[in-house]
Amino acid sequence: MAGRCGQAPWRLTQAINYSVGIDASTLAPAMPVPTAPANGASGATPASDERIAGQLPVLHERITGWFAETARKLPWREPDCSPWGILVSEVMLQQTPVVRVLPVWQDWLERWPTPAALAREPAGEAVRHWGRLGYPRRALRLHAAAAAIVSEHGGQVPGTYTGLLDLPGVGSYTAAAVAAFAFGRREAVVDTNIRRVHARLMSGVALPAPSLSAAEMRLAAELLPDDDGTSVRWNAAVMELGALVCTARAPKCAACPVQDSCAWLAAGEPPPSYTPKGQAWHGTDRQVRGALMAVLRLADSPVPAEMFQQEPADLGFAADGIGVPLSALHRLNCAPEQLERALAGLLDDGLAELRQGGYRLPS
DNA sequence: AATCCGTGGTG
DNA sequence: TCACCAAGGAT
Repeated sequence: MAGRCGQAPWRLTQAINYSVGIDASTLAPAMPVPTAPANGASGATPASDERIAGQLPVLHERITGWFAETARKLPWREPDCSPWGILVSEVMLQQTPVVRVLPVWQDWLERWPTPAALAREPAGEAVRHWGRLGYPRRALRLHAAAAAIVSEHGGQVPGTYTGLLDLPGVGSYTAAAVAAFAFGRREAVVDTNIRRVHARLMSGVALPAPSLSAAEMRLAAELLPDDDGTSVRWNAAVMELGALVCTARAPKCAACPVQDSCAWLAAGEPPPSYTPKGQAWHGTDRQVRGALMAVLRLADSPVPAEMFQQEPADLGFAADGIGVPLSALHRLNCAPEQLERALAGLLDDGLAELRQGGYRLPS
């Protein structure tokens, strides 16, 4: 029964119940603080270094111990959560905070408890029930992934990294995360939280480089505990540490279980060596797409193109339930060609297919 | 490699 | 207020 693994030793709940007694008296003596790299720009310090290898067991114990005491209770971490539930959570969590995912995940899993259940629905229903999670193409890809799971894997979520990687919307992070968290595999899971923890703790820099490097993947692989079960808990624990303590903006170093080993703290918290590029929004096509999506999600009948261009009050049917998003769209006052471009983009991405006949092309 | 793709909370 | 930011992926 691949879907149920309540007694599986890798499950994170086991880690939470597993008390390691993290009080100071049981810890190894304070580790020597690693020398911060002279050059703060580099990515990964070679972890094959004796100095780092020697303190790995202590890092493992402290961070997994902290996790056992502190981890948030999340439904996709429950021992009876299916691989499908974990896959859905991982896709929803891409670039999206936990608190916003929770209610949508609950709705999805109740509505579509298996890949087959989702696959037999029109793709538009997946997008509609995506709600306002953002990046709605993820819903489309999750629907396509469900179809692939049914047609190519007998309805069971594949349990290997490469099998997962072949699914639409599943990249290197999600494939590793599902292989680890749903199937107990030893994988180097590298997300933005883990990258930031590694950057500070091991490399002594404030932030990881803008794009994931091969050196970072090597470092993550070398930090990974040898034991399967421990490696799964380590991945989850480092991610949680990055989410709750070693945060991007205002890190809570006083609450960090490895503060005395942190290369960045030892170096005096040097500032980032670059300034992150913000994501443009106001006045962009993305903003128009978002406004269009809001209209389409709420419409339960075809939406003529004129509706997008006309004052909702002039249409005479603002009471049909989409008056508010139509007003929001109109308030953007975007150029007609930008509106056309956004519409065309939605069509290219298959995102207008909210429901059969739910959207009509501009003619 | 650099860009694009949504949304809402927050320092 | 406003830019940054969040369990990335695809091209």
